[in-house]
Amino acid sequence: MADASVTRTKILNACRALLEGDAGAATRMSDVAKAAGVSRQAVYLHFKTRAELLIALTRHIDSVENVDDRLAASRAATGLDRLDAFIDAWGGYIPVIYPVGRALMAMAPSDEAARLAWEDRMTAMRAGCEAAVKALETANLLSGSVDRTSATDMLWTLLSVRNWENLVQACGWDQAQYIKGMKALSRAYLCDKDRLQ
Amino acid sequence: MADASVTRTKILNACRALLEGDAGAATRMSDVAKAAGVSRQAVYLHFKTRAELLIALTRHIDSVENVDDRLAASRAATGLDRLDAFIDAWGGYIPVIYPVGRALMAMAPSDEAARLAWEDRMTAMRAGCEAAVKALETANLLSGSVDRTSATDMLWTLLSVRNWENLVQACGWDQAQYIKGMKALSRAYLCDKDRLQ
DNA sequence: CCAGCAACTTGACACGGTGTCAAGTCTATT
DNA sequence: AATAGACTTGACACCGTGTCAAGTTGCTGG
Repeated sequence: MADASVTRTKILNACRALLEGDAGAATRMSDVAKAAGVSRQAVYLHFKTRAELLIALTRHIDSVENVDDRLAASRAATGLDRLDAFIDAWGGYIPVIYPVGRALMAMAPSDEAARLAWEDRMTAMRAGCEAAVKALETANLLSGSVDRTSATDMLWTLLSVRNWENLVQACGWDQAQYIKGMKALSRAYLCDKDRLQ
Repeated sequence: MADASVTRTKILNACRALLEGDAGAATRMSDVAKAAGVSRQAVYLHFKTRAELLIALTRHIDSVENVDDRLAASRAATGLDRLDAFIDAWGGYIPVIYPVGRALMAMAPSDEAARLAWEDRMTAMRAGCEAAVKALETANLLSGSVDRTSATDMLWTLLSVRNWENLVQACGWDQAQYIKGMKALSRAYLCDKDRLQ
């Protein structure tokens, strides 16, 4: 089996499984190698550093899970529907990337590459927030007491992975509760009550 | 100078200063020792582990900054005032513990002691959220669409250090903006609009 | 058929940070 | 002058990441 891409995929899948398992973010390179059935050095042959492996894994998950398709739905909607659709799409995606995200976030304070990679993803997600805010504004639903930028900042913060983690992991909410709660929360903050419905 | 408590305090102050400085959460035991003008082993004489040093520092900061006094004010208020007072007190405290908190949060995934210590603090803070929610309930201001537990979960999440970090550090909000935004946000989610004022 | 290349293995090692240990120094107190 | 407590010095073990050099295996093209 001299097929590099097969080995690469085995490593990525093994890594993903471990991150979703008990070891979680503490998963080491040697654990990944063992689980993938290759030597530790083989892992380094494919990924120069641990950060690079995790970053490659986020991309791998994106393509396996069809992220683009998920988010496309929200782009079609307008007004309040757009906010809801975006929360459905992004909120449903969080549990999928969470295991890798957690590992990346954990190493971010000490690893520049990891920090930048995660920051990039979050910046991309922010664009979705901004678009949702704009849709509300266009529909004349945005509350008069917030400007577009701070509305985006706030929505971006509310929909952060850490808040999902807090509600779902720490408080024990289920996914449906989380989605419902976030929709109610965002709406309560962003929308002008008098103009709703 | 054979006074152990003086050295202990020097170490704590040096550690605090470093955590607030450029190195931030990456501050090492040897950095602390150097800054305190003491050998690395002297630090270990006073604090068995890095986690223990950071935990001791949180208590030290609490006593220096009179945390109890700060939070006492909020306990006197009722109804909506109580929510505002709590947000003022806790929100004003976040920037103070943030540097140590960040270091503790950074090591939490790999250090059980650090994780538990931080979790404890957050649990204590949750009690304040619960009391604020109860005060709203008593004043008949709590929205009918949330039960007391999920209201507490949500408020606790909204007022998390990570959200402060996101808004103030990442988005560049100033402290006053943060406090104002959190008050508006909590109120919008928790309170029944029709019964306000 | 075999030369050569690419993928992978094996085992050793450097580095950085935490935490430990043992022996020594300094100083205030009795 | 002896003792005890606080601190220093320097060495070392451990762990995980990342590197290096020398092998092995297996496919492929001349």
